[in-house]
Amino acid sequence: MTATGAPASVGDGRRRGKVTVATIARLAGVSAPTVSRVLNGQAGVALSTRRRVEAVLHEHGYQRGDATAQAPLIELVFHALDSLWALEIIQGVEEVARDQKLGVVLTTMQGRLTPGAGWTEQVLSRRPMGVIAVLSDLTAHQQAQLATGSIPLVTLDPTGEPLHDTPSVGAANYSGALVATRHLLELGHRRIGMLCGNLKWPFCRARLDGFRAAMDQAGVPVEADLVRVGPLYVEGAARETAALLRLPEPPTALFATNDLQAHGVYEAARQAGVRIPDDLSVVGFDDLPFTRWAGPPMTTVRQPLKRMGTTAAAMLVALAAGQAPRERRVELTTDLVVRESTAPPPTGKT
Amino acid sequence: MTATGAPASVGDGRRRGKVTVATIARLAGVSAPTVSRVLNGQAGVALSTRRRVEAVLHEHGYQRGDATAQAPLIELVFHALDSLWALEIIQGVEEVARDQKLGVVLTTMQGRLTPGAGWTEQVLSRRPMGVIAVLSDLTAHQQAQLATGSIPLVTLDPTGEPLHDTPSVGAANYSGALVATRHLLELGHRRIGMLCGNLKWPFCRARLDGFRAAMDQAGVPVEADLVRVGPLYVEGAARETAALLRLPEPPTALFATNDLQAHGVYEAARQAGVRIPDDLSVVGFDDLPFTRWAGPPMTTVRQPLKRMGTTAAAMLVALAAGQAPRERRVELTTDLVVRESTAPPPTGKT
DNA sequence: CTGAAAGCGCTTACAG
DNA sequence: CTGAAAGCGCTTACAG
Repeated sequence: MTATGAPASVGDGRRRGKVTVATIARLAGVSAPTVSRVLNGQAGVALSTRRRVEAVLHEHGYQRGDATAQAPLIELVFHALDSLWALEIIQGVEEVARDQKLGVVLTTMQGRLTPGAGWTEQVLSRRPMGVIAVLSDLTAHQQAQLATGSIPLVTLDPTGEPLHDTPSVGAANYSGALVATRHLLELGHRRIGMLCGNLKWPFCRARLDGFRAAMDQAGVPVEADLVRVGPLYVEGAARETAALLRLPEPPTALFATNDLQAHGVYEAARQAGVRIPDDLSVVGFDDLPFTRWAGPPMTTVRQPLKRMGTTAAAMLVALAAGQAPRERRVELTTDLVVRESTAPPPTGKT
Repeated sequence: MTATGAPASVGDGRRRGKVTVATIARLAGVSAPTVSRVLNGQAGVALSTRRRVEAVLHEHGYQRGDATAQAPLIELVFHALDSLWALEIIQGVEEVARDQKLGVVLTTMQGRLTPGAGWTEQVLSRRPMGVIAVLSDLTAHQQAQLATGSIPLVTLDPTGEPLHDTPSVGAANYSGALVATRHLLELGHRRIGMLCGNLKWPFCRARLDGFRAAMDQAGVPVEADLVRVGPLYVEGAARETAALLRLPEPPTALFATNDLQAHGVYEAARQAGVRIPDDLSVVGFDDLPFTRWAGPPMTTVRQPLKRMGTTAAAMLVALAAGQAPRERRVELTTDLVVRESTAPPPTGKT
């Protein structure tokens, strides 16, 4: 025991002398075999006893046996693994892991927003140093289970409420969208449309809000018809764009929530014989590598994805070392990268 | 002990009764503490003793203590993590891992061909079910260390010699290249160039050989000037293409070793004012998602990347269960996907 | 449902 | 460099 009188919190406990089954048994007023049963989820323990033991276990951050320290592992959970977007984040996490001699266990949730049933059990049995959840959130129960195992959690672009005190990392989505929209306004565009993602996701919502703010500041009304919500992929965005281009008064510029959607805009424009940027300006978001090689090279908002990965991993390492996070929410800056997909609107169309 | 008289091989041993430190000690004619010292790499064991103990350890596929079984983990090692190519393979591995309730530990080697120093130690201490090495190879020593730990290895697109008996998975590179080249020949092209990757890598070599075979069969000479070797990325390929287009007699078609290189061709063509496919036909290899959205959509050879991942993982699971692999080398078929980047050569240029 | 006792697998500390 | 002995942390099998 140290001299600090601070209340037990996730991440400490592990720092003190070795906590064994015997310790827990003594503190909970039961025998070692009973603690063992609780740990292994075996039947034959009264519910009240089980609860008491679990409480003590949690409070002291018990870690299994000879492997007193956790395994040198970071759990990295992705909503889906379907874009270069994910790859850059992984690279960032890998970089920190390499430095710290940690392994990275990668899990995909196949598009679900929350890890499946067996997941928490697997993670608990691996005893990782911590968990990073990308574009996903754990249920309250899952969070509690991690906390019981003293396993810290960091989210990256969380999808749920800015919930609890879970530390999170993201990019300056609002100001990125604001700058992108201003760029279009400065070129002279007025009929500007936006392709949105799921507005329940904070980062999608922030990008729409940034768009709206720029339009409002410029005194240009946002036309409801020109704002469409759809998945963050190429195909859906192409369909929405095709519909927008068939409007009696089509937009002269589109801002997409990510580069994949912006590619859908390219695709629809090509099929409709609409030239970019002559007839239609397009701005994406992310700055994935292929945007540079698109025809024409895409104007987009750069998100420091790799750095978001290193930042999340570094936060996790700090939490695991028992440090309180400096801030609960870190937002890295975004930059507008102007290439060749944006130009003044066609004359007579402003 | 079972009744089978088969010689011990990687992957068995683990199936029989529990092999403990005591067992090993008895068989090696030493005490348990000595075995323990060897296992933990501690000094103070005579070299000859150490060797003897290691031999017995290896022969019986010793697995640590209470965790008699290995950890439910697949180690997935990548040469680099810089393309959607990697992502699809990861997805395949993840799929099998999910089914088998295994975790996937991902490691990148930052472009090196062989994992760094600490890597084997980390892997050994994690006791994974097996290792998949993608576009990379382990040193002989690393392979021996894995074998000592009874950890099977599968390679995917191996970069070294078709070496040892290490089971490997790949695609039908040779016939894919053959079909792609034939497609260009059938369109009427004669001045066909090829962008190669590092020819020490079997898959790059096979693609060049397939190209050559198709040209030979058609009785069309391969012009040395039109075959260029470079990295498998966009930028270098763009430079090579720019040089090719400046030739007095530029090629009318180019076959690239992968889609990233083919994108480099697009880029160079765009900057030189050369139209695809009117002035120049292009064929890629891989069929990554973005090829569909390129301007124009790219003709390319589809590689079943995800299925390569599932195949490698399934082989590993079988090996870990003590089964001998059905075949040492599995090649999945490739298909030519004809889109809009190929057309007959410009008239007067055949 | 619970614990005292025995047991297991490994490691540590000591003696030679 | 090596082993007999003690010890550690956990689990199993039994008794109540």
